[in-house]
Amino acid sequence: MKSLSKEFFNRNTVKVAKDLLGKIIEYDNVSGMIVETEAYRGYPDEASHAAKRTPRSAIMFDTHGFFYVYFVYGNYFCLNMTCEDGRPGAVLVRALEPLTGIGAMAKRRGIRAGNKKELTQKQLVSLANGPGKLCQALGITKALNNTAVGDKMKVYGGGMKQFRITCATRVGIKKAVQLKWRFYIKDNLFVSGN
DNA sequence: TCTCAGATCGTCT
DNA sequence: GACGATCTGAGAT
Repeated sequence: MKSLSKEFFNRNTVKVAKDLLGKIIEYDNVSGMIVETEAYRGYPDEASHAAKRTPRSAIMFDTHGFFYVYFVYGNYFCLNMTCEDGRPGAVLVRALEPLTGIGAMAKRRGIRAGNKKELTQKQLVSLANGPGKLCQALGITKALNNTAVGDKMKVYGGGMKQFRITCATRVGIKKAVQLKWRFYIKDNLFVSGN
């Protein structure tokens, strides 16, 4: 399966975030479907790495169609894909639905099947239902940072399904949480078109 | 040198 | 559901 073209990412970041839902990520013999994304488009989203150019975040200002992987809280990595020329932007992949290589994912995540030797539905969901979790499950590290989409990791088209999309491009995560918007945008389809 | 973080997990209520 | 501990590295000063 051919990976998404670089031009797919050279569009409005919010649109890319929306279109990434339902796409398949394949890396290191495991794969999963993207079920939650978050768009970051720089100022005025003050909580975004794209709000300010630093050596780390420069990739969001200079490229589209590249992976931006950063380390957070001393424990976890977060996977982003850079977007649109002309302004800083990236889409954070927040959750995956595991498809293949589930055993490998469970091993990496330290999740063990019970007596029935099969993961429960709850365990299956918890494999990659968070930005840090999915990186752990797929074995994503900074080695993927600054590589082109399709180079080491493939992202290709799956059927579009209706999934939750969160986007804090207007107010930033911190303010969104302060204003309790996070709740709202998690339970409803919320897309800022700015 | 210091602060704090786009998360996760375990514990407590 | 709320809250604290985790503990490395990027960015600020």
